[in-house]
Amino acid sequence: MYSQIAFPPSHYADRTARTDISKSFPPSIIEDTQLHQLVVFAPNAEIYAQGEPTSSLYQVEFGTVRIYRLLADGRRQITAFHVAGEFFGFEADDAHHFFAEAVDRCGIRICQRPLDKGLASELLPIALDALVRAQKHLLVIGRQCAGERVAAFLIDMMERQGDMRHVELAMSRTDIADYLGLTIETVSRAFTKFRERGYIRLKSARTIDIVDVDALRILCA
Amino acid sequence: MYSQIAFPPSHYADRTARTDISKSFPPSIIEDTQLHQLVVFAPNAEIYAQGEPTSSLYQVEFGTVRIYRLLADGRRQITAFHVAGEFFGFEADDAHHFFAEAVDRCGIRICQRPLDKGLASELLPIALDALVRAQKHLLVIGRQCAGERVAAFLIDMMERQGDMRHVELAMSRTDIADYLGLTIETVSRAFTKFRERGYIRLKSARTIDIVDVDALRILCA
DNA sequence: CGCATCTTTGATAAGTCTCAATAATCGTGG
DNA sequence: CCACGATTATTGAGACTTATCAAAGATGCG
Repeated sequence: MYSQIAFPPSHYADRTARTDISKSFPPSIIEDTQLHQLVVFAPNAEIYAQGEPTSSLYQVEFGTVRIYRLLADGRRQITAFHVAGEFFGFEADDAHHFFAEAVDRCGIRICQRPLDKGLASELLPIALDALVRAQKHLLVIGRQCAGERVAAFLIDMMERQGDMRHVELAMSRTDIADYLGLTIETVSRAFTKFRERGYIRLKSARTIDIVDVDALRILCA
Repeated sequence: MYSQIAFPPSHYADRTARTDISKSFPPSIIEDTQLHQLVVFAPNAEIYAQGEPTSSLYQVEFGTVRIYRLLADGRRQITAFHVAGEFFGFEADDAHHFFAEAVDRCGIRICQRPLDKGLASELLPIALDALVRAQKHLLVIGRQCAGERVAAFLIDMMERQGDMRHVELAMSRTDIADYLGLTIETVSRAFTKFRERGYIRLKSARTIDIVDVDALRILCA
């Protein structure tokens, strides 16, 4: 009798292992005052690791950051990408619950302000916004099929870049797959399908012209 | 040529439609002061709807609450369950982004405190905790298979009920499925598998004895 | 006790993953 | 500037997991 219920796959480590940062340069500190540092990270450099003590609030100056968690066997879920202007890295207790890495070369403002009531009231709307984003992403991952997920991702990136006719993706197909709970092959096939249907044009794998925004919007409901 | 990429299914409305609350009783107000109301909701009663103006902070006194979002075709994703003591319903802007419903009969303390700096510093850790929970759930839904998801759900419910040998589930298989991004059939088969393997005993569909916690823990990594 | 609802089980279909190979791109050094 | 190797992306075929459809069984409420 075949029960139809699968149990954990043997391993995934080859496909979604944590980025090897051995080749990346150490971050360089550009500015340094009592409360602020502007630090530049090379592509794939680690900003902080899960379990590290929380010390700071981070703000993206330029570039893109990925926040993720891992399973013991190497399966990875990227929970968020952050772009210029956005905050991340604040936690309720004294240890980071996630990893943060630079996707491309990026500048991060690291802020050491003590968590007083003033900061709390500034942080609360940011935290609530992050919560809404995460919960909306749960709907995408939990209830939408591959094509819908990729469409939702493209729409989101377009809106964050403020241009509904063109998108520049900082991240690889692997990052997109780990953000959407898919494999790189499935993500790639969705892009191909969009191209075949005339929704997008791929100037290169990461440089995309949007031909039919409405089609993408309808797709992700 | 078959592209391997699926597009949205025709409809799901029959399976995961929003709960029909036409039969439920109006909520009854038990206590009422300037800042506090204790309101009792019947099973499946709506606490607030997506789009409604936010007015309050909610705390569960007893019972279980589900928070969810819908797609246009009725697909539903439950983003969180809340049990006694937990807060929910605070939002960054002036409209609710989600629906909240009573799973079983439950008492909700509705609080009208103005959002000042004092409240913000109380709320921030709660919001951050909710954010961490949502992001951890993203990993479960995005990267774990059916058996792992159900195991993770059981472990979570056990820990929240403070008893590692027994769980009482307030919610139906439909709710569990919509929380885990599965179908009720798949959830049911996972329970059956756990029973066959001797991990759990089902006294009824919602009354569960845990025989082998470690097996469940290992399963969800 | 009976009916509606919820849950389980089975058979089949559909969607995504896996494995494999090819193609394109990027960075580096000649 | 081109050649080369390494990385990244695309495409194809087949396997596997979960969804769908259908029906039977259990549970709970009036």
